[in-house]
Amino acid sequence: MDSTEEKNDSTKEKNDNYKDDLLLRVGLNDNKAGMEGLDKEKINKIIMEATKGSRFYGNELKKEKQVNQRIENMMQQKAQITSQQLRKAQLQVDRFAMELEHSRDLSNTIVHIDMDAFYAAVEMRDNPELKDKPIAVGSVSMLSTSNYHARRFGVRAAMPGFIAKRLCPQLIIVPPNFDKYRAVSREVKEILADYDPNFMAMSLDEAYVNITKHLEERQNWPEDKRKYFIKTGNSLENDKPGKEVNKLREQERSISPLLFEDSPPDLQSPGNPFQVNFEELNNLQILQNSIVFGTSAEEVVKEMRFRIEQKTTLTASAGIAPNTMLAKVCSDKNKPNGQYQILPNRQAVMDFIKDLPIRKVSGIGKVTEKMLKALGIITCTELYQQRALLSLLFSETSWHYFLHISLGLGSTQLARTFSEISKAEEQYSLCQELCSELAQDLQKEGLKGRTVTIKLKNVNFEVKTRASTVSSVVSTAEEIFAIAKELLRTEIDADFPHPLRLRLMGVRLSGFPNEEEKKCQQRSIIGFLQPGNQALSATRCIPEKTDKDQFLKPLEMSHKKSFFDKKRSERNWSYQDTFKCETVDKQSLQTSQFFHVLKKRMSENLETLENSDNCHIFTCPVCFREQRSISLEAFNKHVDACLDGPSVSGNSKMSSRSHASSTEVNEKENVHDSVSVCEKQDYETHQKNTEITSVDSVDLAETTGNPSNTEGVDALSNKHSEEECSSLPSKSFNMEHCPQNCCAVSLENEDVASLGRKEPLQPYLYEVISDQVLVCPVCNLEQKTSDLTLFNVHVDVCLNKGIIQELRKDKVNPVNQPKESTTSTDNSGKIQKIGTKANRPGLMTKYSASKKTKPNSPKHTLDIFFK
DNA sequence: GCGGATCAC
DNA sequence: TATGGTGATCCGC
Repeated sequence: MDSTEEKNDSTKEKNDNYKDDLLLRVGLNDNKAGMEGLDKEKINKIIMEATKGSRFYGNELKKEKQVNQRIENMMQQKAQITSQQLRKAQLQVDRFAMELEHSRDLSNTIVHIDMDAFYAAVEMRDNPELKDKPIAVGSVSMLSTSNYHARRFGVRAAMPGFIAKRLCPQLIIVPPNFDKYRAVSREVKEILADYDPNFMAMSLDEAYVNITKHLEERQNWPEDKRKYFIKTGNSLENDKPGKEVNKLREQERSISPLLFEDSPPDLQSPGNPFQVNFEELNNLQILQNSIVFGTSAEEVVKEMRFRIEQKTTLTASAGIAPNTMLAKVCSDKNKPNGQYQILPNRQAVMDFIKDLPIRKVSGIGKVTEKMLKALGIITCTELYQQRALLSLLFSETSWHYFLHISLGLGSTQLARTFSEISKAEEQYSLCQELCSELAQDLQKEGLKGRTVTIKLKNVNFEVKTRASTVSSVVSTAEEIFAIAKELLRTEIDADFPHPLRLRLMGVRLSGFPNEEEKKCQQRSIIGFLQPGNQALSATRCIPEKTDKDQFLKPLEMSHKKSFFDKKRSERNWSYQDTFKCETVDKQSLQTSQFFHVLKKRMSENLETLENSDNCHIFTCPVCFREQRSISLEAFNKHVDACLDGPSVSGNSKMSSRSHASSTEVNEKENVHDSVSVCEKQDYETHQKNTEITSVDSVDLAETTGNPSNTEGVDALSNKHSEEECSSLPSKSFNMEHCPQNCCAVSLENEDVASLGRKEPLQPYLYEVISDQVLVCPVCNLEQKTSDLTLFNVHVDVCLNKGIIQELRKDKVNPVNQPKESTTSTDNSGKIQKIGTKANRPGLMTKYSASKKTKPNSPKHTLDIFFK
């Protein structure tokens, strides 16, 4: 609702001290206080007087201190970052940025519709006495929204009513009437559904509409289909409380066709292209009673807004853009009662983004704004310029998110909704369908789990999740459904005799047992040897192409790893899961107990393996030789020997080769293959939203082989091939066909020198990367050559020399501040990824699967959601 | 796993 | 006098 607009307004200014923060928080706006209201100083004063000394104030101060502490930590970490680290990060981030750029999708037309001051507008509409008076909807303790009149006095959403009253004694506070708002909202949604049956309602007054398809069809529509009759003038005034407002009165008025003609888009904004207030229209000399809208996106949205106003007598603002993130920002641009479009070309997007304050972006809140401001970042341009630094200071989720924003990227698809399902039979049936889909995906990923969760969202958008854990793993549709059915039945019974009125259902499986993990852990444990599985990591984000704006699994990477290794792994193993190693490493590497932990970890794994009936063949994670039918003790000894032996130091070579293998394999396709489940959205009957962001048992990402033992790798690879991947072309790596996703180890004799040999990064966006200085991440020496191939060779050679020592020495995690006498990481300098998927439409789609990052707990869930 | 922090409405 | 309620995610513990 309009609280968003108010909040955005309220934070246009950046203030460091609490007082200003508070004033901003409660919604003061420097330029809204006009002659009729109060000036800014007065408003501030009143708010402070009402606030100071209160418990609330004390708590605000406390919270502010915490944030300041976080910022301080962050600045300390920043101070420790070396220029070399920054350069490395730059390369890494830029490569990722390039990939994002390649995946940019401008083919969708997303509209964000936002009703103006919704609750207040409804109240005013239904009670003309309130018109021209300052009103707010809410209570003495909290206001939901206020009308524009009241805003001139500094009265805003999320402000306590008693303070608002002090600001504006004549303020009328209307208690909310949600039933009424819901009814109006439904009317609006009915209109939106005409343009996109799968539109995504974010709340009663906000929705995203993907009009891409509608636009296509519309091109061939005759005028008749784009013609609307105009309701009589003065309807706003004529509508009395309780009066039916939706009757279309056929009075003979018309609109100047010029106002609505298709116009060159670049003629639109930044002014309001649609400043047509229908009240004003009524004053025009209108000769006809109908209006024909054009076929452009702009016209479609004008039509939508026209229809909304005709039907509800309420105005809406809208943003039109190639993705949700941008559309949302756009809808704020010409509010109230306006619209704004970003044309679907890169330049237009970049121009728009250029000076955009990051705070305008959904998902960047007060705290993030403040933290970034401490780094000198206020606009999106600055966000982009500091990308390397951000990647070192923030979690991968966060900096990926930032990068998306600074590139003007966001979701291009909306989560799907289905129309209400109230019949129990249909609900069971849908549930069963979901279970089948889930089972297929599980099979594809080779997963079984013990916890089945259903998620239900009713027509009022209330969400419930109910879970049940069983003693043994399940994976088939029947098994899952048996459990899910009971959960659903409980919910249906609970509401009896009323039906469950659902608009979303989801089924999730989690609690993947250790066998799955261990299998892979066994093979991947050597990944610990890889420089830098710990600490900082980079999430692999599947760029939005079809529906996948969701982050896929984090791919652990380290700033300590060779840039090229990182790149290789990033590119090749985007879909692999190495975090299992990672969490442990955070501790282990920091205490330099590398091998100790490695061994410990292995024995833990092996203990589990011991309990597993089907695991009698051990593959040494160091030499990669299979150890058949030996006792655990013997195997441990073997591993110890391997670890203590000289072979370890060479593992990186294999690493290079391993990474090499699929670098040249069309990685995008691989990624898409692996997430193909995410694309199953087109269902005739129920639109579904299937998302999988995690793949369990995928640990080989950083697996390295013993360089002196290539056949070890080959052996494993072959074994793998035979067992699981026989159908795969030798050089292609298709996750979909490899349940364990460990086929990645099957390496071909790819030319190592061709690794990472992509073109040097192109100058990008606002910043030109001039003369790259290639610094070997291992020896830290600058390499004269600018030839990436030669440089790679150097790095590989370097790695072969003393990777372990380097690994320790070079291990720097700017983010993690060592805590005194503890091995845990201190992430106070990080920020978590902020906002929810639902709330950050710019980047995420809804209900992507979650993944935990604890080594010994279920790490993945596999979700299937229909929305 | 849970709770705190953050964000959005 | 007095500063919401809920849902969602990330992250550290």
